[in-house]
Amino acid sequence: MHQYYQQEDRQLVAVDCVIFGFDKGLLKLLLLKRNFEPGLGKWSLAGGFLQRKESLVEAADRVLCKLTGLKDVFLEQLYAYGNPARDPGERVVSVTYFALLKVEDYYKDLVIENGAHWQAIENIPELLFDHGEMVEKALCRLRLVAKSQPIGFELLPAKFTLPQLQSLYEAIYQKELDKRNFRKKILSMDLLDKLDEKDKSSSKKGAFLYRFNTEKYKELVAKGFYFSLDI
Amino acid sequence: MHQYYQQEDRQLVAVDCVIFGFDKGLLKLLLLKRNFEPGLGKWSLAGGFLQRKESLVEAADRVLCKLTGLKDVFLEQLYAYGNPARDPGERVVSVTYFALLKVEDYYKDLVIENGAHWQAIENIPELLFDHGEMVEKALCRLRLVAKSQPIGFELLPAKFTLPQLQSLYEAIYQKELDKRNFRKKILSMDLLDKLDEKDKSSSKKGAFLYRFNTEKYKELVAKGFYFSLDI
DNA sequence: CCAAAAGTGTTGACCGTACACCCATGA
DNA sequence: TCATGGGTGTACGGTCAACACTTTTGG
Repeated sequence: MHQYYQQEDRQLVAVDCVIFGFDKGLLKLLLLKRNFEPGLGKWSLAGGFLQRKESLVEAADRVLCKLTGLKDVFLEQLYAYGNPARDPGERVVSVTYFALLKVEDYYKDLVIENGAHWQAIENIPELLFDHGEMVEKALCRLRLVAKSQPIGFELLPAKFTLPQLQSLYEAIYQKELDKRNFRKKILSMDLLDKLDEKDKSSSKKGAFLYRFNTEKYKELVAKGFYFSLDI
Repeated sequence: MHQYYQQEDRQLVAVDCVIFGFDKGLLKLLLLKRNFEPGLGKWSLAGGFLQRKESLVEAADRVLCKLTGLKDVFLEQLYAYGNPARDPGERVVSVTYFALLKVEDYYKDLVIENGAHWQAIENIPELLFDHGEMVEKALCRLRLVAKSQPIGFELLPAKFTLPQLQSLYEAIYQKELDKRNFRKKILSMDLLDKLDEKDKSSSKKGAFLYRFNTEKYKELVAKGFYFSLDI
């Protein structure tokens, strides 16, 4: 390969992942204790350096997989941070991705093994470098995306109840929603299949379980359908 | 400064600018003929490499200024492209920015001096590398942003008529809009000051000139006001 | 039998859209 | 005087938000 651009500066490029999970009615963020300098001991996002032969999203996948063992998560690029002083160790350009995970039980162990921790978003500690800013932007994006895509289903188990789904949206928007209006909107999308089972873990009466119909969703998206879950 | 990250790969980082202008009722894109390999002779966006001591947006400002002589333009980060094969010369991560310019006359000369060219967006030629993809994404963003911000004013002279403003929005959305509804929406924002002058360059009757009230706009934004120009 | 959560409809307000005619003036 | 583009108002339909009571059942 020719060296066309020989005289130009080369930089470290990193990816940092803002990973949201939903557990027991709380929206949570995955944080790690940094175990090297600079910034040793601080809470930080899951990050790593871009390698020569991988794309940005591949790097994000690799970092995420290393940390949680998971592949095939909803992963979206957020923003590139390039302030020359943002990392005091060396100039690093960082591209952030955000991901939504179901916080399932086997997961928690995996995450704890890796020294990671799920922190409720109402109560995020001070973070490494500009990671706090990254989280702010990710929350804005999450709210925006949740409006135009039925995104909630990435954060819930395959079968879920409408009250569970509602409390997820309430966690994302940090406000209470009207039960009747919420159901009307969600069901009018016609993307949920009602099952014959009930979940009785949170009430005596029990709530019907639903399943997201991925085929219908793909079909509609292919037709250019645009969702607007104005909540 | 310590070398904390010594063993990591370093990469070329570029910025590419998607620059829109509005001229004679047409939305246009600024393109350059590439004058070096790889890709010599192809139409491309205005781009350059990130230097060690500047931030990403400073690099975009520098590139834009070098090309057009202008500072203080509306400049927003779009997306980072990191496919390892996107530039056949060497692996380059590119961060795109988009900018909106008033295409004023002294500009055209400047742009032509630099070998650049304003091309109507309905008729963009094949572009270098993944620049076509970048332009697609920028158009989507432009439409999105135009909905939530009175962005049009960046693309028009300080004094403009409502028919001019409307034809700009028609160019952005590529569809005709109803005159009465458009006026109603725009004027209901209460951000335009009607002047006593008329512009008679495009009709005998003449159209009243308006000026965008930046102070009112800043005030409203500071109060957290959210515009939704659903057009 | 009662506490606690699930489930269910209607109304009014607002907003977006569709639509047609008069006005001012330079040529 | 007429052709051209500028300017104006109303009525309909759909969507969002507010709101209260009944149902089920385990304890």
